[in-house]
Amino acid sequence: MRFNKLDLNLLVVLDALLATRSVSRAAERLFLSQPATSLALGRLREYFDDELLVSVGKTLVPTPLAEQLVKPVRDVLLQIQTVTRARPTFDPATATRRFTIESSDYVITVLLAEVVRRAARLAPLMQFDLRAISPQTPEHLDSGGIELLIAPEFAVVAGHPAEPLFEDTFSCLVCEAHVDPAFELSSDAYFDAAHVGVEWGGGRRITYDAKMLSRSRRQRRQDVIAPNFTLVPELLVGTPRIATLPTRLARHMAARFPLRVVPCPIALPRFAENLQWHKYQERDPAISWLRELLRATAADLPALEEASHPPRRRRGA
DNA sequence: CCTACATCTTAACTTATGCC
DNA sequence: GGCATAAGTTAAGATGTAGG
Repeated sequence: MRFNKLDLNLLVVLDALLATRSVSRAAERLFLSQPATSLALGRLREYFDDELLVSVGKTLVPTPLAEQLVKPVRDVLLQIQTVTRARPTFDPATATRRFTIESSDYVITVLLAEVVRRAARLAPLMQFDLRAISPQTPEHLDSGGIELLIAPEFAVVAGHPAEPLFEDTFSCLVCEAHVDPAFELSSDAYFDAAHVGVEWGGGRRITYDAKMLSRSRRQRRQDVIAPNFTLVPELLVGTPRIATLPTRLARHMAARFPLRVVPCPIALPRFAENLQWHKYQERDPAISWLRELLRATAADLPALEEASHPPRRRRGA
């Protein structure tokens, strides 16, 4: 089949070649033999009248034209996928799709665990691949490698639709054994204490709350950095350390470990976790259904206000 | 400088498909 | 049915790198 004299199958090969920068690995990905892929590259070279990939030592390096083609080719294939995969009717009860969602483990804990529980009832054959946000997350979304991304404002990927999913505030979490029942955290005590930080976004050495705290001039001493939120309780229990965490997560942990949630003595902004999807998958009924499930689950999250600011002991009230 | 290894290219042959 | 063409496979050759 030809489209303007181009065999469209060659675009699939080109996409794999540009992604892998290797004939052998592209062949593997395409379930073709390596020679067949090499021949396809030959035909692509003839069509574009360009070497596309040139051998530099052991690797293949894309020419400037090939560099220019990477994104448009990927986009075109994604659009084709959307058109061909879309079904006018989407039936969750029989749908067998697998969705890949990237988010922090905080979002998995407070939201996605419940989303997956609900999905198991509504769409028993649906599968979920939950992954951690990483420095490659923008490429993952761009290339269609993931269906959804849930991220705070500063990690939202430009060029794709996004909407706020739920809000949260920051609270502090301390070991119950190290505080008396009337304990209130003062600002001075906060800055004097040792803190547990959470490295956020895979190797970026940025702690989540530090992003929010950056406007404060005072420095905290983070004597432990955890690789994810889930490990924070292990690093708090039995120590005088403090962790500054999203309130919903802090409450979740306080319900499972001997930990207490206390109001944060410094003003940290309220923040939102945002839902993102690929611009070409806007109309994919399965993804629309999943987005709706996420919205509904987020809407059912317990209200923040009442418990986040525990009733102040007002005299005479 | 040679060898081992990985990877790309080429040649020869096979298989599938479309057309008369 | 028979041919032409396209596209795949296997096998062998060519090329480049790393390491002794």
